[in-house]
This record gives sequence, C-alpha cells and structure tokens, in this order.
Amino acid sequence: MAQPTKKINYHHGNLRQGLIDTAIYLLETSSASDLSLRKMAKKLGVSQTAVYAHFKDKTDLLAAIADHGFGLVTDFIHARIKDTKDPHARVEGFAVNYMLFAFKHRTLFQLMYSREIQDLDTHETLPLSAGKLYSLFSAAWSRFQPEKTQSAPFIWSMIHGQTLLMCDPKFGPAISGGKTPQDLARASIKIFADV
Amino acid sequence: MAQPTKKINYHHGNLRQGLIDTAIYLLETSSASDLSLRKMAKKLGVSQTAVYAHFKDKTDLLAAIADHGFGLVTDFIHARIKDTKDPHARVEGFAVNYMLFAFKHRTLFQLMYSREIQDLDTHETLPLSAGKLYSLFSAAWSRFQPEKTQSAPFIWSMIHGQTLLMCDPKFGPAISGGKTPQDLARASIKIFADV
DNA sequence: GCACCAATCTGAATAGTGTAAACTTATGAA
DNA sequence: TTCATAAGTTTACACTATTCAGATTGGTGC
Repeated sequence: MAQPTKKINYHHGNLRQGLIDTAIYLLETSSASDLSLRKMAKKLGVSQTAVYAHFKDKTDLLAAIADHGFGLVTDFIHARIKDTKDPHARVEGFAVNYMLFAFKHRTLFQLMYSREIQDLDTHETLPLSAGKLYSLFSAAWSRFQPEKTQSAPFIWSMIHGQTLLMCDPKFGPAISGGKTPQDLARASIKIFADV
Repeated sequence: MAQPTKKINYHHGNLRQGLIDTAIYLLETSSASDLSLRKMAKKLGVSQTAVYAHFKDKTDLLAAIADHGFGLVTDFIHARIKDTKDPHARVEGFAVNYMLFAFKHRTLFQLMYSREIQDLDTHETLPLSAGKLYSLFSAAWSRFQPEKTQSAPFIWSMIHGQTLLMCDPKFGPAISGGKTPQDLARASIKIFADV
C-alpha cells in the first residue's frame, strides 16, 4: 500500500538539537516533572522512541539540556558584559545577569544544578560547559581584585547561593528584603571588596 | 469467609510519619526519581493508595518530607553548637555542621530546596521550618557581629551556595580545592569578619 | 546506476508510575 | 449498641520510560 505523500519526518536532520530546544521551551511554562519524552516527541512530530537514537536514556537527555543551559547562561552574561571595561562593573555585571537569567529560567536553572545529573561519568562536556561559566567569573574577579584571587570560589558561592535562595519563596523575601538583583549584586561585591 | 488471623496492618497508627521516615531512609541509598509511593507503601506493608488518606498527592508528601528535613538539619546543628559559648566558634560550628549534614544527606538536601515544592500555597509549616533554620543562623551571626547584622543574608547565601557547590562534582573540586568543610567554613567566616 | 551499510525512525509490547472511585474495615464517641 | 468518620483496600485508568524487532533513509564504494 503506497503512501499518498512521503513521510517528511524520517531522518529529522537535527532531532538531537530539536529535542534540547523543545525541552528548554517546555521548561519555561511547565514544571520539570511534567517534561516527558513522549510530549517532546509529539511536539516534534516524531515517534516516541526516536529519542533513543540520540540519547542513551532520559537522564542522558537531561544532561544535554543542562549542558546547553550552561552555554546559554555563559553567552547571556558574556553578551552583556563584554563591552564593560571597568573591572568592578564587570564583576557586578556578571552577578546581576547571572541572577536575571536564573530568575527568567528558573526550572532550567534548577535542572542544571540538580542531583540527577551530578554523578554521570558519561557526558564529559557538561562539566566543561559548567567550567567555562566559572572561568568567565573568576577571570572577571581576578582582574578586579588581583591580590584576592583566592577569594573567587567564595564570592562565586555567595552569588550562586544568593541566586538560588532568591528564586525560592521560602527564603527570597528574607534574603532580598525587597531589593532588586542589581542592588543585591552590588552589595555582595562591596562586602568582599571592602570598597 | 472468616480470616484465620486478624489483619494487623489496618489503621497503621502512624502511617503519616512512617511514610516520611521511610522516604528519608530510601533517599539515603536511592535517587529521588526512584522514590515512588508504591515502593514506600510496600515497605510499610500497606496498600498503594493508603497514602492518600494522609497526603493530597505526591508533591504534598514531598513537601512534608522536606519540612521534616529542615527540622532534622536544625536539630543536627543545634545539638552540636548549643554548648559552644564563643560567638565566633558558634557561627563556624553552624556552617561546618550545615555542610556535614548536606554531604551526609545529599538527596534529601536537594529535595528540601527543589523547585517542585517551592510554590506550594498549602503546607504553611514548610516555610516555618525553613525559617527556624535561618533564624538559628542569623541569631548566631548577630551575636558574633552585632554591628554587621545586615550582612547575615549574604553570609548565609555564601554558606548555602558553598554547600551546594561542594556536593556537586562539577564544581566541588574547584570550590573546595581539597580543603575540609571545617577549613572552608572557617575561611568563609574570616572573610566577612575581617578578623 | 547499483548494492550495501550504518544511522535513523517506527510500532508494538512491557513494567512501573500517580491518582480517582467505590467499597470495606476499624475506631471512638453518643 | 449504634453509627459517623477516619483509615485502608481493590480495581481501574491514563501516563511514563524503556526494549526489541523491523522498516526507512542517506550516503559510500563499486
């Protein structure tokens, strides 16, 4: 029995990236637990099991999503501070935009740091992408405070912790106290730099 | 048809707390996504749907688990610093034991701060339990540095962020640099207190 | 142009999941 | 003792990830 029209969905061409993009899109509106392989496949007009030609299992896909997420934050921040010459403003810009990104993509952000994808021995690009993000920060910090390079992990921890707590209604109000991300980032840096 | 023996599992007596305890026990060995209502019910010798007599749905149970988790950390830390009189040592003790608890109960710890239970309007005790933990810290901090009370949210953010990153293999080595939790906590406090 | 192969995708099937509905049992108070 | 209600059971359903055997496609060597 001949098909009237050719199936256009065979060999999608870029199903791998399509899945990642779809996942990130879906994470904007729905929760992480609602993210199912079936929904993504349906949204791409592809069979439920086509996923397994590109990813070992769901966790493998989640890791790829997180990997891409780290690239997105890094690009997001870099695009917004690359023309900032002043070292102080650069560090502040990093912190502010890190917070803004996290607030805009809360679910993706939590996925990036979720327990589920922490202990994977596969996916060696994921730690690499995460490392690039940290490098972007530590380079900015070192240029700002060259004699306090060893403080970089600590202030990075504070920015990250502040970001997570700010997104959590249980702590957000207590942490931010009504201040904007800009104010918070500025205050954080000030404490460390004792300006 | 009469049963030879009475069913001993009827009206469990304390199924609610039993579920929470079982969940926390299971989270020690298996991952969060492996935690299913069915497994917990089977482990307690109870029907699959008995859960719904005590919790609205699975998220409701997760929130209760997180709630109890916050109580556990708070007690864990309090038991270890309550006899410490020196304000400096008290703050350090808080930080160290916060890290130790997180490292010991990594999956539970991530659940407590997970996105899934953040936006619940039910479960008003969860933010309360979280608030008690923060109060324990901010009280210790205020006694240590009375003139820097407004810094409490920032150093709390750093301790929390450091803890999370330390538990993540992607960042742990870069953050800790081989130092013990004790060393890290001491170094953090030192930066803020400019001792 | 043709044969072949590996990558990609499909379809059907399986085991496990959360949850709703109707029903049964136990408990404590009137 | 009665009886309302809390607690637990049974059955059922829709949804999930994953496996397996097979079909389809694009490209490579001949």
